[in-house]
Parts: sequence; C-alpha cells; structure tokens
Amino acid sequence: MKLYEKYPIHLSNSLSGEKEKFESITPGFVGMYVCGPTVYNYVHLGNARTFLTFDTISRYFRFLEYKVRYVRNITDVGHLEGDVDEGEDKIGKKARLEQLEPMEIVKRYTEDFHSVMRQFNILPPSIEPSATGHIVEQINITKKLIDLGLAYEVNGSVYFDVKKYNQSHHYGILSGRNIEDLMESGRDLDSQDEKREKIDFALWKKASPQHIMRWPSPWGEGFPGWHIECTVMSTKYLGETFDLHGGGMDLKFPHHECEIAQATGANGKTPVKYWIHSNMLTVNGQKMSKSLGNSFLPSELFSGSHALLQKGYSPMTVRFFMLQSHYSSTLDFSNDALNAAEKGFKKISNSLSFIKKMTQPISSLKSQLSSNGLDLTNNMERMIKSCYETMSDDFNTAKLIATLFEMSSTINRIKDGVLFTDQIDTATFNDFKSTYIGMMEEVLGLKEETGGNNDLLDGTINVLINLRKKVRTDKNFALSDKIRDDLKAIGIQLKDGKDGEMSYEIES
RNA sequence: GGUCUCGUGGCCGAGUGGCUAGGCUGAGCUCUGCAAAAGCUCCUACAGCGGUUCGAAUCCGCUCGAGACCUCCA
Repeated sequence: MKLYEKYPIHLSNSLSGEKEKFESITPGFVGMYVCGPTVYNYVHLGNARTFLTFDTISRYFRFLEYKVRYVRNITDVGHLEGDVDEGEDKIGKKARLEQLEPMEIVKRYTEDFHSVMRQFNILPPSIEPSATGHIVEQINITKKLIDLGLAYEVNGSVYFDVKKYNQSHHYGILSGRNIEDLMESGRDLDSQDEKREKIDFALWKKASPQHIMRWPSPWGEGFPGWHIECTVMSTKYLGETFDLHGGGMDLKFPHHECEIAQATGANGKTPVKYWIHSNMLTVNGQKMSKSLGNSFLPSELFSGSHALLQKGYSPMTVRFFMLQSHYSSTLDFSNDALNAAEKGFKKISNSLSFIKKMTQPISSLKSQLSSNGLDLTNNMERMIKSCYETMSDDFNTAKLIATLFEMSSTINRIKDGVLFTDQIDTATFNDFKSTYIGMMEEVLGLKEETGGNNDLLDGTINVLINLRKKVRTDKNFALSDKIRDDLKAIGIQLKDGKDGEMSYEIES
C-alpha cells in the first residue's frame, strides 16, 4: 500500500470552490503546472511565497510516493502592459529602457530568480520551459482557434472571441463571473477598436516597427499574447487534461480564465482537474505588489537592509514563517512576526539535530511496555499520524508545524532524561524519528542552518570546549566563564549539558 | 458600482457545531557553580447584534470594519 492510499489528499479546488478528494488521472502519477515568473524584474517576496507553496505541495506529493512531473514556466515574452493596442510587452519595454538585448534582460532576471529559489531551498521543477522556446506551438494553437471560429484576425493581430466561446462554454467558470457583467463592468479603454468586444484578449499581437521582440507568423511579424504560452506549455508537457494547476490568486482572472477558454476551445475538453490558488503576502494589511511599491526583495530581507526591517532574517526563517500560515490565507509581514518565527524555527531546528543523533540502545516491544511506556508510544503514534493527516488535509503546513512542536517537546524530554527511549516501542521510535526528519526536511524543506560551519571551525571550537571542561572540573569558574563569554561575544553560544557534555551554536 | 474573501487572546496564526491548536511575548518554578538551552505551571480568545440548535467562536441573517479581484501583478 502506497502512502497516498493510506493518507489520501483532500484539497480545496478553486474550480469547484469545494474541498475534494484528490484522485490523479493516472494512478500513482501527478502532473502539475504552475505559472512561473515573468522575468522582467527581480522576484519579490510575494512571488516567492507562491513558488514556496507549490514547492511544498509537490514535495508532499512525492513524499506520499506519487511520481510527480512538475512544470513551471519562465515567461520571457508576450506579457502585455495594459490591454491596449499600443500594448508593449514587458521584456521588450525593459530592454528598451535599459538599452539591452531582450535576452540579456531575460538572462539576468532568470538567474536572479533561480538564485532566490535556491536560497529558499525551493526545488527546481521537472521541466522549466520558456515562452520564447514555444513560439511555433503558440502560432499553431492560434491557427487552430481561428479555424474553429473561436478567434479572429485584425490588422496582423489575433484575438480570442470570448462571446463566441461563451455560446457553448462558460467563460468565467473559474472566477465566478458571467460574460454580461464583464462586458458591462470592464473599463472603457481607448484604442481597442480592433477587438470586437472589450473582453476579447490577444493571442497574437502585431509588432510595431520599433518593437524589438518579433517573430514571423501567418499574420505578419509579431509576438504572442500573454495567456497562450501557459496553455501551450502545459498541454505539451502534461497533456490536454492534467491534474493540477497552480498560481497566485491574482492570476485567477483573467489569466487562468483565459487559459481555460483557450484550451477548452482548442481541445474540446477541460484542461485541468484541480486548481489551486495561493493567497497574497501583505504588508501592513495591503497586498505586496510591484505596482504598489511596497514589495520586498528577498535579498533585502536576508540582509535587513529594507527600511521597514529592524534586522535581517535567514532564508530558512522566512521559509518557516511563511509555512506557519495556510497557503490560502493572506499572510501579513512584520518584524514581530518574523522575530517570533526566528525563535520558533530555532527551537524545532535544534530538536532536528538532536533526533538525528538519537538512537535506541535497547529495543523494546509494545507488548512488553509498562503502562507509562505504552502511553508514550501511543502518543508518539498519534503525532506521526497527525503529521500525515494534517498535510493530506489541504496541505495544512501550519497545523503540521504545531504537531512538530509537540514532537519537538517529546524529543527534548528524551534528551533531558525526563523520558526514556527504552519505554518506547522500537518500531514506533524509528517511525517517529523518520517522520520528524522527513516532515522537516523533505516536506517542509527546512534544513538546519549551520551559519557557515565547517570542519576547521568545528575542530577549533572543540579544542576550546575541551579546555573549558578541564577548567570547570578544576572549579576555575572565572576562566571557564571567560571562555564562554568571549566566544559569545563573537557569536558562538556554548551550552553546558547535564552530563557535562557541551555543545555550541553559531548565532546569526 | 459589480463579484468575492476575511475579522480569533499582548503579537503571529490553525481549527472545529459540544472534547481549551501551536509559536512568540509576559509571570513563576525546576535543573544548572553561574549562564544558555530545556522541562513544568499560569495568562482560556474567537468584531457587534439577532436567529437556528439541547448546545455556536464554528450554521443563517443583518450591522460595522479590513482586504482582494473586476486593469499589469505570484
């Protein structure tokens, strides 16, 4: 029996608006697609939260023994600024402003993106396709939509005919809108004479003479519209219908709505079984966004150089902080919350290093335990189960962390000699250990931060520790305190254990 | 204006129709030569007003407040 059968996942499907049991299209396999960044600028923290969410989700699928194909694209063309005829794509605009080749822009910000992902310990997706690598496919699907009568060409640009599509399908199915309201409430923009209706959206745009990024097409030189690349890349690598599509809440409309319309129109079937939208990161209650100018760069957060921050926080602290809330809730960003997260993370992280070293010298069987031992064993089994059940319930990382704190407390009591390993059933002990480590490192992606630790430093500190042990046995406390205080002054905290053993911790 | 979400203790944040999440902070205690760490104990909340119910913070309605989307955004 696979773990995913033992702990079936239930998730909130934004398409139905309900929590549903997850059943993959092909048993044992999961195909997921997440809208990646448009690489025209540095990724900010809000972006990172989305990728962190889906990183954790894909990690958990794998942890439950699913085989996962995770596709996350790089949008390196075609993102229009304003839905107007003069619409210019973001990469091209930035290139013009910075006087660089578009590919220089793409390269620079893609590398920044990857470096941020690495710092947060966000695993690379299985496939990371780029929009410019799929121009041919985008042209093909556009042709197909024209042939099917769902798109029309005007002056070298091609638009999706939403009204036509809506005759046989529901445009607005994902975001809960109807086309009449959209046609009424949408803002009147100038120069959209080309479009039959203002809700129509571009599949292909004609390039003006000064536009840098351009490709030949049946409709002349131009570039693809924003929504089409995701449809093309998800279909190409995951099929016409796949399990899960994710992205930030702000992409729900119009981006994902348009994806559904294009794919359904072209292939005649619903492209995605489950949609997941992660919520926004807020600063003082307001959405963090580039346009509002309240966004943080990850590097500013790590170094503490942002004006709103008192100090810097490590990538793992930030990762932990974000995982403490549910992905579907907004999460507010503040110094107090970050400080609390830093301490909390340190706590469960310490327990992680303890339990890694922890062994059970004498094995025990459940049937031979005292009643206290049995209670302890049962309690540990409850916590193990809770970890899985909690994550299988819509990826509730916040609740998982609560359980990990509980487990951490058990670990510390064993360490302090309040509880004893010989009172624990051996199978349970091993399961407890591997669950704690697995949930921390593999599922939540939290790794211990060693603070630039290395063998040389470790050896050096151990020399001092041994010296101090000697001095302490001689009751030369003045000197022993000096060793500890001096190390503390340079950021190394010594801790005296009960048994005379000493450990140290490097403070960030 | 339309659509929708949310309002939980000093702070951050889960969650459920009845069985006090968790973390941080604060107070006290224990262990330590002293620290640090850890353990134990205490601080019992769910915007307001109605309704449904044996019972609601959890369901329904209204009021107030905050936010998101409708236009580029993860």
